[in-house]
Amino acid sequence: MYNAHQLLVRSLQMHSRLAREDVRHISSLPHDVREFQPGEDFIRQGEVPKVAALVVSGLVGRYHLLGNGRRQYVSFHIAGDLPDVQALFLREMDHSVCAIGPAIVAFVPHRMLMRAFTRRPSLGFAIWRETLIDAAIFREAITNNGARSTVAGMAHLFCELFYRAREAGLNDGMTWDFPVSLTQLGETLGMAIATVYRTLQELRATSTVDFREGKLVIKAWARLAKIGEFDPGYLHAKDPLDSSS
Amino acid sequence: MYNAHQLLVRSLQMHSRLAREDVRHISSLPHDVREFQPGEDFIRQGEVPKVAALVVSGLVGRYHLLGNGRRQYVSFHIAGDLPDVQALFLREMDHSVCAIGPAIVAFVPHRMLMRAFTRRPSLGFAIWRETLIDAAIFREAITNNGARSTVAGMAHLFCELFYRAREAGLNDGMTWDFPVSLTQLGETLGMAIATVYRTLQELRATSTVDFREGKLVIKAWARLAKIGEFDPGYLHAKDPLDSSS
DNA sequence: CGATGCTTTGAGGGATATCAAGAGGGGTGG
DNA sequence: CCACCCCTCTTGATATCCCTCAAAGCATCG
Repeated sequence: MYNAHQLLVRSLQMHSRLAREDVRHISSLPHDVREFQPGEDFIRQGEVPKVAALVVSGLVGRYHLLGNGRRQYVSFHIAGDLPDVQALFLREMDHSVCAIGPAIVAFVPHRMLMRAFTRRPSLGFAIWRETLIDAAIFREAITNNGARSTVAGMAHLFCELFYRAREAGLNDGMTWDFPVSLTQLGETLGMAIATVYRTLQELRATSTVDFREGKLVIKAWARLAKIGEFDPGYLHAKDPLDSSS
Repeated sequence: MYNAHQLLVRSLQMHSRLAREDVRHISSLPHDVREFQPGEDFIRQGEVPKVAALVVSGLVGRYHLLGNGRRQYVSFHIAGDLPDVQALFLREMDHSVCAIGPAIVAFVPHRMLMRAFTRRPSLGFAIWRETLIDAAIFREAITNNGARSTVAGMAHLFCELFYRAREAGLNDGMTWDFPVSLTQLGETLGMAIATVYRTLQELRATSTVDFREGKLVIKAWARLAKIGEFDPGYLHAKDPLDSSS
């Protein structure tokens, strides 16, 4: 699973049909691979990247930094994701990207991607679609932070991430490595840490899910999905997890 | 300003360079124009559109509908915006789109857009960029609902919309038509209506902005931007409003 | 002119932020 | 190898913000 090209192909095939020619172009993309420690930034708000990141393994997060030093995570990304492709077209980063757990990331020059898109429009469309799914994930996060209760919001986040990890084949049965701290969870869901903890307790009490020591364990998927009002449609993937299990 | 083609060209030129050939392709796009009353949906969650909407005039909003009937607006769109282009690549809508005030909307068949993209990749890139700016707007809304105070969140929303309207040349000096109800503002910012009203009063007290009867009046842009921590970088436009005014 | 929907305002209670402090674990340096 | 430190998790107490409920004022519209 450590071949960046294969990873990207598999990830795009989650939602898009790739022609053999597309795959060939992906396979010819040059890239550097680097490793990052938890908490380490690899792109900062305000920078103008010349390369696009592909998560090869581990977990990374995108976040806004506010005036008062407060942090708001806007999304998390797993192997196969492209957490900053938008910089291909937007130049200046409006947010930072950091490793959450230890992470391996491949960097592909923008020039090469653009060239591939021009030659293979269908490849560009696949990555465009990827960015559109990201946008759908953002929309869902708006709703999470605006309209859902703390319990539902947390349940929804757990569902989404578990589902995406499952899709990417990164789960160990019903458990998944999710190395965030409670503080980071709070910075994602807009809760104070004490509230995160109490909400977590409340969720544990439902026996649908457990999260501790960086491990997410799903115990009753269907009920958890119900609590979080999670409907995976917005992820636009082939369903890896039947809602009735 | 009622020519849909010109409108789209101008809107894309806000952030992208279009070749004469791109403009020609836009000008040849067939489209239907329809008018909608406030509150009227024109695309619903779950549908699979075959046409893409272009706002010609008025205001439209995208929103999630929750299980309990609650509504969460995720974004607003003005003349020149494409509030559902993502459906080109995502098939099923994960949200609905409705008119907020009276709105005129042009509909362009997906097929025609796709054909234009294949012939003119640069035109596709321009619209891709548009969707990426949308995503940046979503990210900002996550932060608004998660990390900012009620006052800052409302100020930020006002700044963003006023700024975008200004960009599009839709303002009358320092006032802009923004025909939302307080209820809808609440469904955008994740506040109860009483809180919306009190937050509004608080903002009025700063003499930086007023909003009543569907009109947004900016009285002190720089101070308002400061209250809302508004930095327009994420909109990726040529600056239509100097922050020192 | 009654009905409807939006705005305005008050009162009260509940949820969550804030503050505080202890427990546990892992790493570091003496 | 032990002691200390730091970081995260855990928990309690308190304060405050905001939601909910309620109702009146006002405009629009049939």
